[in-house]
Amino acid sequence: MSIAEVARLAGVSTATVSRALSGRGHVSAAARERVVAAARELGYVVSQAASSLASGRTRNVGIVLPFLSRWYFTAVLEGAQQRLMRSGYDVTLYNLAGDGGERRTVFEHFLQRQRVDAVIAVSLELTEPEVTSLHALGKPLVGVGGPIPGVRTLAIDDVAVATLATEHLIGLGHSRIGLIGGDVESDADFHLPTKRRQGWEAAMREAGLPIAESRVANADFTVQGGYRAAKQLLGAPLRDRATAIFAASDEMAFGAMLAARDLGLSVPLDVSIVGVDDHDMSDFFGLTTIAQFPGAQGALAVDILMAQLEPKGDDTPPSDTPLPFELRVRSSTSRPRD
Amino acid sequence: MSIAEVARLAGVSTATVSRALSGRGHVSAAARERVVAAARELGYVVSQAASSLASGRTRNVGIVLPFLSRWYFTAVLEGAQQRLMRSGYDVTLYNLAGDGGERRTVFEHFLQRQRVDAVIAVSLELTEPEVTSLHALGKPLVGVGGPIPGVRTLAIDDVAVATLATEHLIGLGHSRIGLIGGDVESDADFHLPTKRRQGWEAAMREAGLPIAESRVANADFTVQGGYRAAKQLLGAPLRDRATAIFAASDEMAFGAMLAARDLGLSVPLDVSIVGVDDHDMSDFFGLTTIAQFPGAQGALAVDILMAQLEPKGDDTPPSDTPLPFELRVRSSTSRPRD
DNA sequence: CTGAAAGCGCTAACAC
DNA sequence: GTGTTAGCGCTTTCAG
Repeated sequence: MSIAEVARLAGVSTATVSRALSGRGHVSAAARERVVAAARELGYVVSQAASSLASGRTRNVGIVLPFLSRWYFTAVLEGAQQRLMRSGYDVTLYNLAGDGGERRTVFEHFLQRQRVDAVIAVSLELTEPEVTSLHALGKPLVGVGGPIPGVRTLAIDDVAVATLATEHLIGLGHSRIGLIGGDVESDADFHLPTKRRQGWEAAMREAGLPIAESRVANADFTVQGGYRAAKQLLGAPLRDRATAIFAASDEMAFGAMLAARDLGLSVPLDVSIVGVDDHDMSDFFGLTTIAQFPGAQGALAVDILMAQLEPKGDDTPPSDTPLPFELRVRSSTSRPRD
Repeated sequence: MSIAEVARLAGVSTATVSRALSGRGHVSAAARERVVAAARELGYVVSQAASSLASGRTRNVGIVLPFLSRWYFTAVLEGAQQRLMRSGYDVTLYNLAGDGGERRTVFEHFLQRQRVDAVIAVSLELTEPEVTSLHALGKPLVGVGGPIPGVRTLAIDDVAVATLATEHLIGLGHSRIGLIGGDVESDADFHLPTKRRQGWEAAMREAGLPIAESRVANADFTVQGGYRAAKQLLGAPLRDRATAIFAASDEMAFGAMLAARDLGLSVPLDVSIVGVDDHDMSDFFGLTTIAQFPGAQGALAVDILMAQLEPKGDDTPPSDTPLPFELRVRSSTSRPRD
């Protein structure tokens, strides 16, 4: 069942069928109807390959991400995927997780195959050659959650987020505020550890509070990592121990809450804890956090691409407003005990 | 840079280039070398669209799954994706999460576009029309983790898994063993709630232990759900209260552990808990569980497809052995207190 | 083992 | 608004 059969059944030319089905070019309402009816009757669906070869458009976008095991990534992916599907686009997943060979292959081969109209890069700190090869594609490219040189990127203001979280704690009366940040390895990929630390420092400085290296412990954005880091922090002598902790992600904050409990400390009475993300489970844990909206970020990335891929006259281009984030106060934070 | 330019530079015909680069058909070593060199020099990469149109092969497989928010799904996806990438295949992700319109669209449109050579369906209980439409594709199809009528499916023996978990508890001396199973909604999609319940019942019956409806609470496979269900179970009067709980997934088991703690009960002294999966975080929580290996399951699904897509003479077809699972005893189970 | 050439199924000028 | 037609860039007979 090729386009020719549909054309025959509908009594029009293949060109008209193509136009009617793709929505490009003008077709009379009558013709369109006959074509659509014929197509349905025959169960006709365009061959992507033929269409792509002829038009240069694939109706497929690539999403590249470092791995799938963090909530943030899958949330972005899910948001982007749903939006793309609604526009009739497929998504090809390029997961960089693995030994590293994957990463080279993706950039050198997979993305070059002209199988995508655009790419979304999630939380990737790309190397120089990687950026080059992406640009060489000549395809629209947008980053989410991580800065890519020379590329439009959607990301919350990580410094401001961290500042807000810290100020929340300061506002409650805390002055010994610890930080569970990201370790160097994570920094290579996301860059946000540094920024979130800066935000914490800024808030502390602003409030005239000391920035003690002993109140900083870094981890890898996992629950386990957060647990270990928190134990470290909370093991300090009482006079010196943090009464509050800002964790750079909710997953690490969960770990910190568990660590506190295991030490017999009450959250929030003995130690207040704030995270970042508003993870699926944060409400369950009663975790105070700074919500960002990864699903919406993914969807927005798609909107931006779509505006370039399928320009519509009256479509206002997605505005360039900073991405929203929002303090959500729950039961993991309170005034310090004293 | 089309194949013609490579041919010119290498001093051969386009046919030879095609053969040399795709590995199909015979080419002299010398010619192959010149072609490869020329291709690299020009930075040539085949156009997928043209190749697909001409050959009917897309080097792309579709992975359909119900959503991304459960660990099991992303683990299968990650395993499958890595294996596919190694074979030079792309993966197109069809995520059914959403209001349900998604689901119809995926089966009626996306999968019909001839963009995939095969599909992997993860934990999907497909409807009759869905199965039909999948078969109509005429493409290899394998299921992972969920039964699809008339389709090769990779899944552990869920009954046996549940029996093993329950027997572990019985072996430790427990007799009042509760079950956190899956609710009806989950059953529609995964079907495994029923089986895991059957396994629990079988072990209980075998040991001559009573199967009390009051010891069963169902949930939705989330941590929150497990928490709620466990509170229900553990709220029973002491003489009647379960001394052990089998949860049908690790995520629910985590919830149960947290619930026990919140009730002031010690795990494992007051209540032992076993899960299923060996989730990323199970080791961290000290959760005794039945490990399955979703990454390996995804990879195996790919092997099966590959055997059909690219038959190699001496390649032994992936054997049809039952999938492995394995009891991992950690610190969430022990003899009952008495 | 290699080359010539006929498509694969669609889209996009270009005429009408 | 609609039809004609020339490709899109590759693979694959079929000869040689």
